[in-house]
Amino acid sequence: MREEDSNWFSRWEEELPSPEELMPLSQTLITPDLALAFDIRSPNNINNNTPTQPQAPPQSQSQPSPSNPLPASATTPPHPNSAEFASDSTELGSGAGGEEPARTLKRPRLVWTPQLHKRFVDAVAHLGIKNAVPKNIMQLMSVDGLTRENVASHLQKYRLYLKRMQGLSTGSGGAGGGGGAGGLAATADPATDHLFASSPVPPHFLHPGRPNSDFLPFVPVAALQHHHHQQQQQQMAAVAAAAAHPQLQQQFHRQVGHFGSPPSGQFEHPFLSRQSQPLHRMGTPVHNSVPGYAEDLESANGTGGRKVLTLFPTGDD
DNA sequence: GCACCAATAT
DNA sequence: AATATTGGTG
Repeated sequence: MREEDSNWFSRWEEELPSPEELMPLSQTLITPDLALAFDIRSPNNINNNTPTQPQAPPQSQSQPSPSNPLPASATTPPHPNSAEFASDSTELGSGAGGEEPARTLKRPRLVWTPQLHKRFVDAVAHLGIKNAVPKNIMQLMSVDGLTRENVASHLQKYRLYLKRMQGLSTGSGGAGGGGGAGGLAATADPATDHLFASSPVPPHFLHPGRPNSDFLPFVPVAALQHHHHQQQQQQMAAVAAAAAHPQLQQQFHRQVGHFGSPPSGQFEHPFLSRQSQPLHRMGTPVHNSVPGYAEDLESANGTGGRKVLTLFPTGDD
């Protein structure tokens, strides 16, 4: 199926994720050491949320990145939102006291915040079903620290979600269930898909049977990222979450699922993360409000033995 | 060998 | 339940 790409080129930029919807997010998956360096303190204090707009320490990412060709956008210094992470060495009983683990470290589970997911959806939407494959999505998202596997995993689930939606709304019949209604929010069943319901699903997603406007055979962005460091698997990921909009008041709530880690407060600095696109552009629209999200996530991390550290913005207005 | 996807594991 | 990891395949 070749689509007429005669003019896709001229339109690509229009279709690209540049607009307000995409940018307002600041993507930041920062490395553990960085996070630690910032302020990961005893779990005691984790709740010290600053009442006043917490402007993360301007410690932006100065990385020895050999190549960081990103054209800086003039007006927007990348706000390094404070995102943080936890890392830790799992159980490991044997020995190694904690000091060489750098090599065998596993990254904490990535937490898909509504923001991240939004970015994901937008990327997929702009890529078109055909090209929406993990690698492309990952590149378009330009979220630092995000791996292809992260995206692939999420994509898999997202596809299931879409299928489910299709089945319910198209069949008209009812499916017995419940109520669907569709189309819009009405996530009748709360427990069905928390995250997915948080971002609007582009219409054409639901009926792939009709090639609508899906083109963009290629992904222009991030083509510059070439490195042979594929081993970055050991890096840890962090979750980004804070969108800093001066206009709205936001609160950062940070949760640390810290668990075993060395109480000594020491850490090592394994790798660095790369930077991604310095997007800018503030937006107008903020139509995404999910009531009580933050609290919900709480249960996700927590306890148990998991080590998930996540920080998310309370998107409530 | 890489990337995708579906299945499976944690 | 949400992510990660693995296995089969193009």
